[in-house]
Order: sequence, then C-alpha cells, then structure tokens
Amino acid sequence: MDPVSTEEIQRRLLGWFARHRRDLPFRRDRSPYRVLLTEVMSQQTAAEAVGHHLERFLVRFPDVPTLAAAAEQDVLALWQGLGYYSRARNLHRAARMMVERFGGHVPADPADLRALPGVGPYIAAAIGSFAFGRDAAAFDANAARVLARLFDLDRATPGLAESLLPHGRAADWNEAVMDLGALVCVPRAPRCALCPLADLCAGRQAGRAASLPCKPVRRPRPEVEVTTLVLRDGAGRLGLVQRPSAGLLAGMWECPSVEGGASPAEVARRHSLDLCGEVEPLPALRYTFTHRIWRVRPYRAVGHGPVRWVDAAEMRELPLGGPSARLAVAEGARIAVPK
DNA sequence: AATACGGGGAT
DNA sequence: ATCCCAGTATT
Repeated sequence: MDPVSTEEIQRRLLGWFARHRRDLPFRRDRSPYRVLLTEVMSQQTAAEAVGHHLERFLVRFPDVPTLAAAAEQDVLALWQGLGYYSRARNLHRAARMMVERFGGHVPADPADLRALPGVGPYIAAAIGSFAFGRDAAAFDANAARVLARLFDLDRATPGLAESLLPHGRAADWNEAVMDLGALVCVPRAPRCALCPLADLCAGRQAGRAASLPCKPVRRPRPEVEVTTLVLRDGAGRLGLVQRPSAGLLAGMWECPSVEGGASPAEVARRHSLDLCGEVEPLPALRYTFTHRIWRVRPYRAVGHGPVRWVDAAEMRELPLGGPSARLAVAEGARIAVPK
C-alpha cells in the first residue's frame, strides 16, 4: 500500500465517520474500567444485549476494587444470559490482579494489559486507543472483513491493520472501521453504493467483496441427548446442582442432568436422588450452542437428595445455565415463593 | 493451527 | 435453519 493511497483511505473513512458515527451508549464514557467492561461484554455479543447488562453490572460493581471483592457466583449471576461465561470469570480474576499489582486501576501499559486474563490483542488495543489515546489497531471481525475486501485478500492480518492506522487518531479510526463494517461493509450483502471507499475497493472491483473474507468450512454440530429432572422438594422448591468449574457453562447451576439418553431413574441414581411418586415428562427442548446441540428431555419429579433447594427469590440470585434457565422460567410460576 | 466456548439478532 | 458477531484461552 503506497502512502498516498493510505492517506486517501484514512481521509475518506474518517470523513464518513464524522457524519455516520453510531451513537452507542457505551461510547460516551471512556474511563479505562468502563472500556474494559464494555469490550469484554461486547465480545461476540450484540450491542443491544450489552447495554442493559453493562449498566446493571456497573451499579453492582462500580470500580475495580468492588469487583475484586465480589464473590464469583455474584459476578456470574450478573453475567447470566450473555454467554461465554469464562469472560466473567476472567474479568473477576483480572480485577483481583489489578488490585494486587496495579493499585486497583486498569493498567495503561500494553504488556500489563495483555497479562490480564481475558484481555487479548483486540481488547488491549481497544483499551489502549479508547481509554489511553494510544496508537493501537483494534483488529476485530469488522476490521478483518473491511480490510479483506478493500485489498481483495482471503484474510486480512493484524499487521495490515497496523499499517493503516492514522497517527494520533487511533480511537476514531478504530470506531470508524467498526462502524463501516457494522453499517455498510456488512457480512452478507455489502452496501457498496453507500461506501466511501467503494472506488478504491479491490474486492469490489474483483466482484467478490460479498464472499470475503473466506470462511473456514464448519463441521456440523454434534447432537447430544440430555435427560433433565425438574426436581422439587415437599415445599415446592427447585433442586439445582452446580456444573464443574471448567468447560461448558462452567460454574453455572442447572437442573440435575445426564448426557447420553439416560432414563429419569438413571439421572436420579447418578445424582444420588430419591424420587417419590411418578415422574412426568415435559415437552422436549432443543438448545443450540456454538459447537453442539442439546436435545433436552425434561421430567418433572419430586424427591430429595444432595442438591441446592432454592425458592423463586434465591433462584434469581444464582447463575443458571442456558437450558435450565429456560426450564426454570417456564416452571417459574410453580416455584415456591418465600413468605 | 484447531477447537471450545453462549446467546441473540439478522436474513 | 443458518450465519454472524467489539475474541480469548487452551490444546
């Protein structure tokens, strides 16, 4: 890329950005802690879902020391519904590291940022540029798509993004590239007629902008059958168990379940539950994760055993994993209300 | 270099 | 039903 064209790209895109900038709520306050939270929450997550959770999270955990002092379960509970729960666990660990090593503040040094759990190249660059005014290229999926098309590449590289950065304007530039990717240079059907770079775009000239960047072939998701007990005690409370601290829905609570087409009696045996009376089948439920599908076969049952019995109020404080959260909501009206 | 890791919105 | 996303950690 010769310097004249680079400057032309920068001039046009920043000019476009001045007129079409998205007014996102989390762009107004650029304090390092808020930027960190915003970027972690935004990762692979729609902006609309982030707004609500971000405000709620900030009320409960307004600064790094407050977050560091919290119980992990409470952090997970506020993360419920956002997905990718390792983000919440890493954020909590990062807060503790920031208290121990950086006086309870988000560090400005790029190497210190990268050392925080959950902070990778993108988030380090985002914090660097948005909160600390550094010249760092935030190479996200938008940038990868915009640059692959602009230069007609199967895949763009972080180095290319770095080379286009206008000195001293990284924050605006990063947002400009993201907004172009979100509003104009969209994945399926790019709106090239609205693009300020259309006549410079090699991918468009080659007639293959819409198919860039080249995506790897996806394997079909395996389907797993999961038998689940919607379990109650004599008082009508719901019996929940906690998932392991690693892997899918790590640390989240759920109805006692077993994978692999087990019978309800087998689920009870595996969780050391004593069931009283009949089990009642509930409508089956299909739950799609990123990389697998659960065919959930829920049964309503009454019994006792080594589970955590929760009433409706307690349930709201616990982080519930995907399918069980859905089941619990469906059962909500039936769960005992505290007096 | 692949794969694991959620959930919701757009098409 | 499928694709995609303000990615990161692990293997």
